Formats: sequence, structure tokens, C-alpha cells
Amino acid sequence: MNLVTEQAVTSSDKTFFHLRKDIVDGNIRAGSKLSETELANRYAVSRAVVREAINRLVTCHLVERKANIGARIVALSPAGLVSLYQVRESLEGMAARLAATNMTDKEIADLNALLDSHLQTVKSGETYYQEAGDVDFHYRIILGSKNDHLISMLVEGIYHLIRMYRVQLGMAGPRVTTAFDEHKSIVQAISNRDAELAEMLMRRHILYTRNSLEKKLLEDAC
Amino acid sequence: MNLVTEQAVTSSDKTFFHLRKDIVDGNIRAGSKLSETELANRYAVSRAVVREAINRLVTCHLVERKANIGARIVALSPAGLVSLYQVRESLEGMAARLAATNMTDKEIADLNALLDSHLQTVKSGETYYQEAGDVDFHYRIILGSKNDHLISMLVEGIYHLIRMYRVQLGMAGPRVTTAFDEHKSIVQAISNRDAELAEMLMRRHILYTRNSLEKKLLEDAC
DNA sequence: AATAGCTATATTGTCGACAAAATGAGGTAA
DNA sequence: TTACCTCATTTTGTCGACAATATAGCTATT
Repeated sequence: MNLVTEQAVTSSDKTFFHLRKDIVDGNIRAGSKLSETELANRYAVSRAVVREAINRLVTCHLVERKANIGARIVALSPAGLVSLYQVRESLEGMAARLAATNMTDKEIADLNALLDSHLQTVKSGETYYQEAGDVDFHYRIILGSKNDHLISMLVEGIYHLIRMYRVQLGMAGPRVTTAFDEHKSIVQAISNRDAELAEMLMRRHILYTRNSLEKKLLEDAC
Repeated sequence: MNLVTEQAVTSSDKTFFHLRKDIVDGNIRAGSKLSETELANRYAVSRAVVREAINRLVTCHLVERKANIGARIVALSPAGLVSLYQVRESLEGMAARLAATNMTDKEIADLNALLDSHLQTVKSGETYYQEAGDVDFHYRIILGSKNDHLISMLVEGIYHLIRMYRVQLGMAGPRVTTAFDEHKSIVQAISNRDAELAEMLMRRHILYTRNSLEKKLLEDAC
């Protein structure tokens, strides 16, 4: 599959994308069970198609399946957040390091343009919500690493679970502008082809995000 | 699924394990196509079972599938090796760091015992071939990290692809005893609870292994 | 002879039905 | 009341058949 523009060619693809969006956005609540027959009816496809879609959700770490029992959407927990963000810090830090070396000048220019467009959003006081895919800052840097295995592990692996935390816990307040500034300095490091700094800034940025989300998660629990 | 002792409960599990072994060991040659009907006949199961097994092999990065065309076993290439080992270095380095903190004293003792038993093998001049699973040094340290996402990405993700390179390219000569010594010093660092050193030694160890495999891969190509 | 288009064949994608396993309700015994 | 067993129901696992797509071989035309 083309990682940049994932396109639904098969019926199972459509079901997978649809389900994934519903899960990430919280339309189906975290922790709930996925019934194969029910989903087959809802999407008007066969159970085989639903089963395949669910298996792909398991690969994304969005769903857990037990043999002969069924599949449930993962629950958002502090422990899960910590272990996820430890891995994320390592992998995206590496992505930033590689991107500083491997992105083309044009890609870097486009990335700067993207940030400028984000700046408009931030100034207008909106929530700096990051859409999935190509409009997402982190997504661009991941692809910029040019390392196929890294891209696959992040994009097909944990990217959407990360988004799920981000979307469902929300992100607002002072963190928004701070995050934007951090993005800006990461791109600056990449523009300077300073791989080491890019990695360090990215790791810090992800750590701050994690702290912010952890706080949110503990507040919500009360 | 229990990551430590993966157990085949369903027919699809058995097929998956069997196929995975055949691929890693090279019984089915790298790069060749997987025919669903043929495999269904060979293993005496339905195509649905085979399809599910193949999808799981895709998750392991052992197989690539294109819609309406089919699935092929990945080819072993220098580029693939490099990108794989970049990721591996980062993730297993992290695993070693976390293991230095999170492994219990008993687990560390067991790990030392395991290395002693490996020493017998090395002394007797055998190839220090690492079996899959619990007898594997790296496997133990991965589990010792106690980070669920990390464990999942490594064990269900790239572990068996790494083994595939190791098994099919072979490993012999002076690298064998060198690798053993490196293992030994990593365990030493973990015993001392020196997380930083454990990570650095693991990263170096993986880098050396990569260099050795790269050389082998280029030789074989001639 | 080379290429384009067509047809027959083979392969993957999807479906509905049946088999096997888990769940839950109801009843019985301690 | 509680624990355990039984049986009906629900849900998942597996299967064979059909539909849709790709592949390969053949023919015709330049």
C-alpha cells in the first residue's frame, strides 16, 4: 500500500477506514466491544469483510482481539499513554534526525509553508487541531525520514492510536501556542540540517505533549 | 495474545506459525509468491484461514500484499537491512535501557544463566545459532523492558524479519564469539542497573551485527 | 516481426451457511 | 444464599461457492 495517500480499493479497505475514523474520533467509545454481525449489518457488508477490517485495527493497536471471544476497542489509560509515548519519543525522535538529512529542500520549504498556514489557525484562536495525514506536521516528518520500516511502524502502527489520545483528550489552553513554537524550532533545525538538534527538540516536544495529556487524563478520571 | 508463550488456539494460528517458520527458515524462498489456493491445499484448510494467516504475516513485515494481485514474501535487500536495523537499534537500545531499570533480580539471574548455557555452545565451536523465543537473548531483554507497546512492536512487528536475515545470511566466524562477549557486557550493565550504558552497548552490538550482515549480503550477491 | 486487442484461465475478493466455542439464564444441591 | 451444573442462545471460527479482477495466450492488423 502507498503510505502517503492511502486509498480504498477494496470493500474491506473502506470498512477499515470508516471504523478507524469512528474509533479515533470517539464515535464508538473506547473500551466497548465490536460485534462482527452488528458491524456487518451497519456497513452492509459480509462478516468476512468486517473480520478483515478488525484484524487491521488490531495491527494499529486500536483494537484487541481474543480468540473465540471477540474484539474490543482499547481503553485509554495512563499506563498505556506512558508506554506509547516512550516508544513514540524514540521513533519520532529518530524520524526527525533522519528527516534533517533526507528531506529534500522542496519538502522542507513545503513544511515551512504548512507551518505558516497553521500559524493563521493559531492566531485566530482556534484549537490547532491536527487533522490526519498530510496536513499533519508529525506525519510529514515521519515521511521525511525516508526509512520504510520506520514509516510503516509509525503510520500503520501507532500513528492513529496517538491521534486517538490527542483527539479524545483534546488539547487547548496555553499548550496550543507552545506546541506551535516547538514545531517551528524543529523545522528550523531541519532546515539547518542539524540532525542531532532536530532529534532532541522532537523528543522534548513529545515529552511535553505527553505530560500535558497525562494531566488531562488524570483530571478526566476525577 | 500472550506475548511470552504464543500458543496456537485456532486453526489460523497454526497456519500462521507454520508459514512464518517456513519463511524465516527459508523453506519458502524469499521473494516468491504465496498462492492462497495452493497453501490452502498444502495445509488442508480453507482459503479464509490462509488469508488470515497471510494478513498476519503482512503485519510482521514478512510478506507484502497488493489488492487483487496477491502476496509475496519480502526480498532480503541491503536497503531493507539498513532501514530495518536503524529501527532495531533505536528500539532495542530503548529496550535495554528500560530493562536495566525494570527487570527483576530473578530475571537478571536467569538471563545470566542463559548466557552461561550459551557459553557451552560457543566453546564447543557450534554456530551460536539463536532459536526463536525465550531462549533468545534479545527476546528476554525486550520482554524485560516491561513496555507493552515496545514489546508488541518488536515481537509481533519486526522480530521475525530480523531472525529471517540472521538465519538466511548465516552467522559464523569470529563474529560468533565477539557477539557473545557483547551480550555478556550488556547483561553486566543491566546487572549494575546502568541504564545508559546498557542502551549504548546494545546499540553498538546491533550496529556491529548489521555491518556483519551487510557484508554477508553483498558477498552473496556476487 | 511487433503490437494491440480479445478471450480463456487463474487468482483474489466477497458472500451466506454451517461448526465450534463462549455466554447467560434457570434450576438444583450444599 | 451460594456455588455449580445444564441447556438454550449468541458469537466467533471455518468452509465451499460465486463474483470481480488480473494474467497469459492467441489472433489480427500494421
